Amino acid sequence: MSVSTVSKALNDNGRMAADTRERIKHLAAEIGFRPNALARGLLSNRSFTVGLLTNDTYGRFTLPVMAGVSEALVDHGVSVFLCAIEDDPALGKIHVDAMLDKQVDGIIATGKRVDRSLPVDLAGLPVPVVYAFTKGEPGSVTLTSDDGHGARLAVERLKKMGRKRLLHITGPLEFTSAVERAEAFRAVAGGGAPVLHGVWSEAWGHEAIDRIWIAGGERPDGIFCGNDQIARGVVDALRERGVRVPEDVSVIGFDNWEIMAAQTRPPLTTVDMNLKELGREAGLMVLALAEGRPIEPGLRKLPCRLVIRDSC
Amino acid sequence: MSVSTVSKALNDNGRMAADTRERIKHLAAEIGFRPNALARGLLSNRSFTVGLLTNDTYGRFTLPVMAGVSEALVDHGVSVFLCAIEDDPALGKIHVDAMLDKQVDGIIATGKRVDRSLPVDLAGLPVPVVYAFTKGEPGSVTLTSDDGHGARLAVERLKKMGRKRLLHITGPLEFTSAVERAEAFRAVAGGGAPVLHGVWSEAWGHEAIDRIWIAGGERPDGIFCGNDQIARGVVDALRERGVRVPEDVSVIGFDNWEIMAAQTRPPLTTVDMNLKELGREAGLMVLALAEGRPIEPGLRKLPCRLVIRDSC
DNA sequence: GCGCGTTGAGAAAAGGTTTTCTCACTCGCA
DNA sequence: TGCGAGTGAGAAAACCTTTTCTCAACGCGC
Repeated sequence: MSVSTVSKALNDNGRMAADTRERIKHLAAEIGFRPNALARGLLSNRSFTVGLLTNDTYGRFTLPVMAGVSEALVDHGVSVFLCAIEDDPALGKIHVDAMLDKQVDGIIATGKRVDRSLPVDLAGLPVPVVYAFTKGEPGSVTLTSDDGHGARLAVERLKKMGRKRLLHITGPLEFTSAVERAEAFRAVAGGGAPVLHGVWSEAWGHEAIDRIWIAGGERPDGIFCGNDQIARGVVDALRERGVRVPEDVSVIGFDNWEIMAAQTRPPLTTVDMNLKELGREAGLMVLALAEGRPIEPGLRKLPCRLVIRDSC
Repeated sequence: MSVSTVSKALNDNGRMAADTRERIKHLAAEIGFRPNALARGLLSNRSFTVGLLTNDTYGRFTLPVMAGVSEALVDHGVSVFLCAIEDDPALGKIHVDAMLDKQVDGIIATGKRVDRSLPVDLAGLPVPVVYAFTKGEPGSVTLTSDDGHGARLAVERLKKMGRKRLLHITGPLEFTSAVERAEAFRAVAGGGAPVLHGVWSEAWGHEAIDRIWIAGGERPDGIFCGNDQIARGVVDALRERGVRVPEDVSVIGFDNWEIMAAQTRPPLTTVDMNLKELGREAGLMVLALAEGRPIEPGLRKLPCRLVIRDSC
């Protein structure tokens, strides 16, 4: 029984008697034969491996993205190298070099904010690169969540609940996502609707509410928050002031960060960016590129989804 | 210039004229030559790759462990496959098979609780396995945090702050970590010190405080919580009742889950399980095993660390 | 001057798989 | 019976490195 015959049998390749093929397959299964992926990759120039590069070590963004990538690729026999590079260019280079040495079929770059690049240059690499939830090179394949869409979903929901005096409390102006969400908020809520920019923290949500209630002007009855942490601060501050959520004021957050949104009292209605889906798409795209199938370059924005809980 | 000469030059192997070696190295650097790790692995039977298996997709435990593993191994040129298998045995088998096909040098299993195994059998694999923060087979190499030690650190701190009436609010009795922490709590605080078991949530922390304050018996002045979520619920409930933290009551949490502990008002003093360090150790151990260096099997418990913030 | 020892470089094999090519055998048809 | 077509199986090359072995040349000492 020659090596080549076995190989052909197992891969349904070449001409051979059906029973020989069956016999070989049966025997192979019996002794638990597993082809060596290294040898296979050496020949085919495919390692069935992709690298996932992130600077969001502890973040809640990368994790769902990773899960999606892994889920999409496992069906194609592709495994994922995870490389957390913090914000260290040297570490980034080391990891990219290691991935190239290991002949990854492609690289997916992801991060913690969509308007910053990773601290490592991925242009001109000999393998395809897809950017997911991080800033890509011009002319690259990039996937992002559609922040404007998410914000519109939220504001439309507030209006549908009959809320008239809408307010947006969000993060710093340096963040593109804050700006895009705020623009969509104004577009739907009306140009005069107030927007408060601060930091992405619970404390800021608290402070914003304190400020408004102390100022004593017109008080909002519908608040759209830039993320779930701010929303939590808002909800807590309202409760402490005796304002009922959602009876007196409806609140909607952003991120659907489960552990935060579900533990808030009441649980938060919030916008989910579908990051897992984003990861899945990114995985399929890098796979397509690796297999030589063309992917139109450019920025793709994936729609968001409103998760209804009790705060609105 | 033959292939073998180049190989020897680049690996500082074999006999050759020093200037030839230098010239080759220089040239190689110039054209950016990088040896193919697949071919190298085929020959050496080392892929410089390890698999990290986890069922804690979204968890805060796996992430620091991963970071530690990756950090320890990158120095040795080893990359990490991350495989999130949820609790699906079929998915687990697929990922393990994929890792074996890719000739990983070893596997690290990790998870979300130390007293449950992954839904996949890793015994009898042809590669070394290290268990980190998950239950290992008998006779395996297993690393865990020392819950008892962490609890002692916390209680000793409470006592040092002059607290006399200590209380422990923690998770369900089915969790070994809850039991071990409770035992250590009783050992240091005194056998009669009360322990309340509930679930691992903010709501439970809240409820426990409500219950005690309503009951109207002796009230605690030092509370050690089983995790940071419970601690947060406790701190919030105390504040809502007008009890000052840390002036009237000191509170200590467990996990040092940054985003939760730091955002609590006041920020939580809490026990850190040093999971990153645990991951680093696991990485070095699996590497040692892969290289044939022996590692004494058995359960190793790594010490915890108290992170002082404002709540105590 | 010759031989031996040393030094430097290249040839060859090995690692496991896939693919193409070749060859032998069989069967059918003339 | 002989020839051609078709079928099945194996041989060989290729992928890229590393390592061991071989061989040639040179220098030094006797």
